[in-house]
Amino acid sequence: MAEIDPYACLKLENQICFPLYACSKEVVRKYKPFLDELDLTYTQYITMMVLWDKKQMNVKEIGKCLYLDSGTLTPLLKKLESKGYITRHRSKEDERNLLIKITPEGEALKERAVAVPAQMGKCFDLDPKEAKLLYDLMYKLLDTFHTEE
Amino acid sequence: MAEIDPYACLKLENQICFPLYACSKEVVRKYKPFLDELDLTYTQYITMMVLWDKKQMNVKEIGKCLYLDSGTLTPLLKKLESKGYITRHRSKEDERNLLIKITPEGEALKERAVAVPAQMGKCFDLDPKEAKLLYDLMYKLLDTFHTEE
DNA sequence: TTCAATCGAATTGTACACAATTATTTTAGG
DNA sequence: CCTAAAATAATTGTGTACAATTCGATTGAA
Repeated sequence: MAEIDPYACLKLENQICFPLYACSKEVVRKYKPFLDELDLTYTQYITMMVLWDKKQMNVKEIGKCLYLDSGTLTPLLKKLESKGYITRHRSKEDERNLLIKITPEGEALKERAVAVPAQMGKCFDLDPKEAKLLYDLMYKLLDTFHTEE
Repeated sequence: MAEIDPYACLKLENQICFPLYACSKEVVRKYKPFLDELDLTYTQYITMMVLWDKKQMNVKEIGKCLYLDSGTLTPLLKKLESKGYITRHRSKEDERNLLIKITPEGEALKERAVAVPAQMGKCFDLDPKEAKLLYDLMYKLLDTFHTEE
């Protein structure tokens, strides 16, 4: 009969979070060659994604969509501004709000960006059922974390 | 009949990678209060995990386990050394290898660390079947990424 | 009305994460 | 034996992440 290891839970192969953490990093690495063509990092890419959808938002709203805070977004948005893809202006109605607006150049980038999801899809060896499963599991966890406090 | 949006693939809610990225970050954030008690960051914690298992490794081997390179590990290992949990010495047989050894203090930390997985488990609203599913999906993806090139 | 509480963004400080480069050591081919 | 190639860490530079703090603007209760 096998001895029970009281520290088995501390082995990397028994962890559920570690493969999640590692997988996330590897996925972002996979994006790199495709995003390099657009001169975007992964975080800049998903930021553009919310702006392609909404056209105008403040920093707080973007942060809520992406689970990021102003400490991450402020320098990132300045970068996107310097590339000419967005503008940053204070709201007239409430000076606390910094309005982020997409520019025509930012809109144009969308044309080239549509290629990325297709290219990434080829790197994923998941059938539609598995992909849906993964998607639902991730959002279930995100919801749990969000509603807990 | 609904119009087909050629840019639908660029919407955040149609992305499979984004919830993975967001979930990974949120999980690491969940660890923080528990790891703060051990004065460890998440990356330091998983590094200790491989050393609790193997006692002695070089930087390359640790990096292979954790999917990290020396640019990340070198400063992190110096930090763990300064905390007294590991030692860093060049191998006598091959001076290129930096041998990382766990100290008695590092071993002792294991006693307090066993509490962490149990505490984290309570934050996860997944039944065993879902957890297994997630685990297998993550390793399937990691394997794909690894064997592709 | 007024001022304390709140809010949104920016800043600061610490810690990854990784590509690219460098330095040192070892190995192997001629 | 000697030198070119390979291997291993460390370093450098850029870009996140996030907690904590600060700052200015706004709001709401006395």
